Amino acid sequence: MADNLSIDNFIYNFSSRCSKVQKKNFNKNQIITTYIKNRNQFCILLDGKADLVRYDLNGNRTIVEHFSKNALFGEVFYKVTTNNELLVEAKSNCTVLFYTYAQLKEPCTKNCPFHAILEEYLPELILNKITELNTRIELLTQRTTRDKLLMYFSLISTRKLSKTFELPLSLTDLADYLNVDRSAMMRELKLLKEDKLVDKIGNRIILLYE
Amino acid sequence: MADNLSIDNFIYNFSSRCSKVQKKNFNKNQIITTYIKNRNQFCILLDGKADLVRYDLNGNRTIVEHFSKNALFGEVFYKVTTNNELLVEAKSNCTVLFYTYAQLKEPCTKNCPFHAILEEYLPELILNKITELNTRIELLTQRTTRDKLLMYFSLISTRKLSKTFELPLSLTDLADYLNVDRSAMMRELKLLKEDKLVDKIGNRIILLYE
DNA sequence: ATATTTCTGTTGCAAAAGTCACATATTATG
DNA sequence: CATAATATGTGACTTTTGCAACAGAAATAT
Repeated sequence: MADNLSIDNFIYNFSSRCSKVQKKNFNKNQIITTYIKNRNQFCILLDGKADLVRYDLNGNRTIVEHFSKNALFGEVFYKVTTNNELLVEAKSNCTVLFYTYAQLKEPCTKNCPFHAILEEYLPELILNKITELNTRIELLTQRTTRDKLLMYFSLISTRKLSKTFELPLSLTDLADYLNVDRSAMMRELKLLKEDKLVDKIGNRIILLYE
Repeated sequence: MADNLSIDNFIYNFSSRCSKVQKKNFNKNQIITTYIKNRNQFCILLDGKADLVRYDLNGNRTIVEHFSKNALFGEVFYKVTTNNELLVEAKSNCTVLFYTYAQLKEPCTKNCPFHAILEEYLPELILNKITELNTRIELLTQRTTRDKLLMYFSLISTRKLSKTFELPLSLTDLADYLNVDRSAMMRELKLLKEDKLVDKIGNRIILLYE
């Protein structure tokens, strides 16, 4: 999604040429950051996959957002209330750029090439983010588990240009992403198979309709 | 939400000074726009209240987003698929600015004061929008109808700085906004009353906890 | 290579949510 | 002001979803 060909690796390549920037690497499963009230972090995922995850008081886990290359995240985009714990977890090895919103807006040195690149590409990245959030909302506003699954499959299928694909998430994560109980989701998957709408071999999905 | 004091009426006042802009007025309940694939409309709600609404094949209505003063909307922010019909409906008399994304980025005339104002305030408006979308996702990812209601009430309560408030939506609209069945929501409201967590007199809500 | 942890798949049961149908209240409209 | 249209409120019933518990498969760590 966020890895857009026109932006390509510009951001990655130029990021080292800004003095103010903090660049860090993370291993799979490490916590990249937790959202903190009144801080105003602005992060760019230069490489890898990561999830914004919320744990509620009942122990339910929700995958709030999924980030891939060039995704933007941080408290700048989020109204943090104290009730919920929000973590960004690396799903693969990740490289992340840390800014504050202030640092981003102020020109850092007179001719920072990275700030120039950012100024050019940021609007595109931000529009991508908004589009993804709207897609996420559309997914979450599907009324039934079945509809959520079918819409999710359709999104992946469109992205992969194929009616057959490996799920990019584990089934456990998928349930947390669709905001449904895992075993209820498994049951619905079985019903989808029985109704010959979807075939499923392990984590490989085959869409049978149309 | 989007009506931010620092931005105030600048956008409204300066909008008449751009030659490229299209400004239109709408009456309550009129349709402001429908989202169309491959068009790339970019709109600013200068005044009034409006909803982005989706109707699905089963006749379910979902209020996808709620817009108030200075909110941004249009296909620029949305991946439109043909499956769903997306309408922006005026909930009160509205004034709306219509742009395309191209018009917005190209400087219109040499010294258009409106483009200057936009360039200054757009980042703030866009961050507002993202924050609102994230709040919306947090609301939709509440697991139960009760949790959705309590979170929604808490949001309004914080915004109004009061534990007592009139709902800014009809109960019918609230159900469509929370993505739950209206009668099921009414039942849950009654249970919240019985549990003495919330009191409710018509569309006036009184939070009883804390 | 073996142990340990995590993930997948499945079930019976309980709880929550949706459906339908209708009465009443409230708000628009001619 | 009368009437129509829309919104609120409620109850009986059905369906969907969540919960808890467990077994086997797969992945990870030792």
